[in-house]
Amino acid sequence: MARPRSTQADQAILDATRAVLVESGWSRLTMAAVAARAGVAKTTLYRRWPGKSELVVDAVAVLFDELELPDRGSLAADIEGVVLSFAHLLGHPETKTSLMAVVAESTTDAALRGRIKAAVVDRQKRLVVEGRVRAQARGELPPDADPVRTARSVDLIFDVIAGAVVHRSLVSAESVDAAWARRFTALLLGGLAALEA
Amino acid sequence: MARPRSTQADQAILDATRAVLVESGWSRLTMAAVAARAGVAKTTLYRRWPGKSELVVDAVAVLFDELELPDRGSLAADIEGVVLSFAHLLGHPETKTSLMAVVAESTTDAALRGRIKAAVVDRQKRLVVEGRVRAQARGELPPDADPVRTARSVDLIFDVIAGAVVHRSLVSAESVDAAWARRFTALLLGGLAALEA
Amino acid sequence: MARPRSTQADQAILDATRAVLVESGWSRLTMAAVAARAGVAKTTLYRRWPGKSELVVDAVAVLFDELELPDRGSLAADIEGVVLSFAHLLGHPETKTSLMAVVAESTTDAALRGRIKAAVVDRQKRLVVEGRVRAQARGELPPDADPVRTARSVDLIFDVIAGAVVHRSLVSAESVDAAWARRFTALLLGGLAALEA
Amino acid sequence: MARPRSTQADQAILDATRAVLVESGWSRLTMAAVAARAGVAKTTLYRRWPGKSELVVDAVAVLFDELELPDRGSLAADIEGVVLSFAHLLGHPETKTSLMAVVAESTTDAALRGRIKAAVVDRQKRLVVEGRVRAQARGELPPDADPVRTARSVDLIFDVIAGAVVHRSLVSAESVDAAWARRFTALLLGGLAALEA
DNA sequence: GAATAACCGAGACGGTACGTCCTGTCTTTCT
DNA sequence: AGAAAGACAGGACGTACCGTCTCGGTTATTC
Repeated sequence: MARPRSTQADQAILDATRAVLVESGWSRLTMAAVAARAGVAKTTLYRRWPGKSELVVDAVAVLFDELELPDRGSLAADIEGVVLSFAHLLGHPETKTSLMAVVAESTTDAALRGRIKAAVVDRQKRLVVEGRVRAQARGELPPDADPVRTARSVDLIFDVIAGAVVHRSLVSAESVDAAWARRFTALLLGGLAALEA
Repeated sequence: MARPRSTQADQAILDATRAVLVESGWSRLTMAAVAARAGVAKTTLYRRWPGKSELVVDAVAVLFDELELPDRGSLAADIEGVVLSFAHLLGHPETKTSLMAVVAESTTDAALRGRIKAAVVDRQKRLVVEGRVRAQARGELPPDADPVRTARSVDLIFDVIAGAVVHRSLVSAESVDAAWARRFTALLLGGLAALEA
Repeated sequence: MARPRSTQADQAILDATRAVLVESGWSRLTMAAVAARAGVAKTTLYRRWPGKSELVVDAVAVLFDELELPDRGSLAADIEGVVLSFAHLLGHPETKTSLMAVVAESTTDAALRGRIKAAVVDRQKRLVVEGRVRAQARGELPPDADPVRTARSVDLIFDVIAGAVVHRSLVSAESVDAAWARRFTALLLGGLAALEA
Repeated sequence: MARPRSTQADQAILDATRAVLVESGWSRLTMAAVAARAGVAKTTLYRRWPGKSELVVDAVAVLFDELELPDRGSLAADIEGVVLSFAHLLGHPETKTSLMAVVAESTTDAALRGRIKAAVVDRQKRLVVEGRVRAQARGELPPDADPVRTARSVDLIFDVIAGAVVHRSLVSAESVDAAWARRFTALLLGGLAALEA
C-alpha cells in the first residue's frame, strides 16, 4: 500500500560506497559522504543497512565476483592463476582495507560474520569447485566419492588458499609474486595428492 | 638531566590495555579508558605510542608468546598441536579482535605493518623453525641444504598454517577442531614431502 | 464530483493534537504522532494545516472558550474571578506550553500572528466587554460615550489583565493566587476610575 | 590542577550567539552555527550550556540591561519612557523571538525557568525600584512602610508593566506607541494611588 | 642542596563522525 | 478524487573519541 523502496537508490548507494572507498579508504569513509555522493539522505542508508560495516560488505562483495578461473591447461596452472588473481585483487587498497576492516568488526558481531560468509566466502567457493571439476575432467584428480568428504575438502582447500594469500600479503606483509605462487602451488598439489590417498 | 620516563607506567598501561580489550573489545576501547584504568594521563600514552593501533599491537604481541611447541613425538602431532593451540588463542575475543583490527589498520599504515611484522610475525616463526629442527632430528625431514631455500620454506609454511587457521576461524567463521586439524595436517605433510622432492 | 474531505477527520485530528500535547508537550509533539493518534495519514494533516503551529493554534483556541464570567455581584469580584480562571487555565501544561510556543513562532510569521489574534485574542475580548456592560448596569462604571474610546479601553484592559497574569505565571514564574488576584484587582479598579475621569 | 576553561571562549560564544540570532533568528539558529561563528567546537558549547535555550537566555539577558530610567521629571513621564523603551527593545526580532522562545521552552523546564527569572526578571526589577525611589523623593508616592508590602508592590507593578507591553505587542499584535503608553500610564498611576490608599 | 628541565595528572580544546529524529514532499495502492 | 502508508531529501540534534594543548605540581639529575 505504501511507497516501495527505490531500487535505484540501492544501486546508487553501492556505487557511491565503492567510489568513496577508492578515494578515501575505509577509515575516512563516512556515511554522510556516501549519502551525499549517492544523492540520497543518510536516513535512506540506515533504512537499508545497520551501519558502515554491513554497507561495505555488500558493496565490496561484488568485487570478488571478478575473480575467474580461465582454463590454463592444468590444475597447477589454474591454482597459480587464481592465487595471482586474488593477490592482485588484494592489492587494491579499497579491497584489502575493506575486507580486513569488516572481518575485524565481525569478530564482535555475529550478524556481520554471517553476512560476510554469505556474501563473500560461500560465493567464492565456486572457484574451488570449478577448478576441482575441471581437474577431474582432465584426470588429475579422482572423481568425487562421498559428497560430505568433498564438501570438507572444498572448505579446507578454500581456507588454505585464501588464508595463505591473505596472510602473506596482509599480515606477513610480503608480496605474492609468481615465484611464491609456484612454491605454494607445489605444496598444495602435494597436499591434495596426500588427501586423496 | 631531566626526569626519566616511568617504567612502571609502561607496564601499567599495557596491562590496562589488555584489561580494557577483554572487557570492551577493540572498537569500544578508547585511549581515555586505558589511561583511566592505568591511573595515567592521556598525555602519557601519546608520549609513548603514536596511537591506539600501535599500543594494542604491543599489548597483544606478548599473548602470542604463550604459544609453545612441546614435543608430541611426531611432526604430524606437533603440527596438529600448534594448530589447535593457535586456534584456542584466537578464540579469546581480545586476541582475535585486536589482531584483525591492527591488521586492518596496517593496510593503510606502513609503520604499523612493520611493527606487526616485528612484534608478532617474525617472533612466532620460531615455532616453525623449532618444529622443523625437531622433525629433522627425528629423520622426518631432510637436513637443511640451502639457507635461502630454508628461509623461504619457513615463510611459506608459516603463512599456510597461520593463514589457514585465521581464515577458517575468522573469515569462514567455522570452528577449528581436532578433525579439521587432522585433515589440514595431512594436507600440509603431503605438501612438505612434495616441497622437499 | 470529487470526494469531500472528511469532517470526522478534522475533529479526530484536533482531539489527537490536544491529547498528544497533554502527554508530550509542545516540543515533543510531532506531526507523525498526531497523525498516528488520529488514525490519519500525515498527508491529511498537511492538506488542512500549513504546519504544526497553525494546527496547535486551532486545537488550543477552543480551550479558552471555557472561560466564563458568571455574575459574582461586583466588578471587583468579576475581575478576581476571571483572573483566577485564566490562571487556572494557564496551569494546564498543554495550554501554557502551546500558547507560548505559538506566540513565539508568531514573532516571525505574520499569518500565524493573525490566526492567533482571530482565534484567541479577539474571541476572548468578549469577557472584558461582558464585564464592562454588567458593571455599567450595576452603576459601577459610567455608560459608553464614544465608541472609539470604548474600544480602546477594552483593548487596554484586556492586555493589562491577560498580560499581567501570563507574565506573572510564565515569565516571573510565581503563582497567581487569591491574594495576588485581590491586589491586582485593586490596582486595576483604581486605574479604571482614573481612566474614566 | 587541570586547564581552566577559557573565558575568551565564553565571551566569543555569547557574541556569536547574538550575531547568529540577528542574522538567522531563533528557529534557524543552530549550535553548530554558533560554534563555527565563535571559532569554537560544539563540544565547548555543550560543556558550558545544556542546550540552545539556556545559551540564548544568557546571550539575550544582557540586552535588557540597556534599558535605563533617565529622570524625566515625573513618575508619569518615567513610566511612559520605560514603556516605550521596552517596546522598542521588543521591536528587535532577535529580542522578541528569543524571549518568547525561551519562555515557551521554560514552561516544560523548571531549570530554564529559574535561569530566566535570575538573568532577566530579577535583574530588570531594578527599573521599578528605581522609579519608585525617585517618585518617593519627588513626593509623588509615600515612603515605604512595610518591606514585605513593598516587595509585593514591586513584583505586581513589574508584571503589570512588562506583561501589558509584551501582551499588546506580541499576542494582541498591536503597536505600542506614545498614545497607548499615555493611556496605560494613566491607568497605572490611578492604580498605584488606589494601592497606596 | 638548589636549579632546572622533562616528567606527570587532569581535563579543556578544536574537530569529525556518529546514529536518531523530525519536517514537509512524494509515490503507491486502496476505497 | 481522496485517503492511508510510509519512503524520501534534508538538516539539526547531542554524544563520543580523537589527538593536541595548557595547566599546576612532582621528581630526578646536574651544577
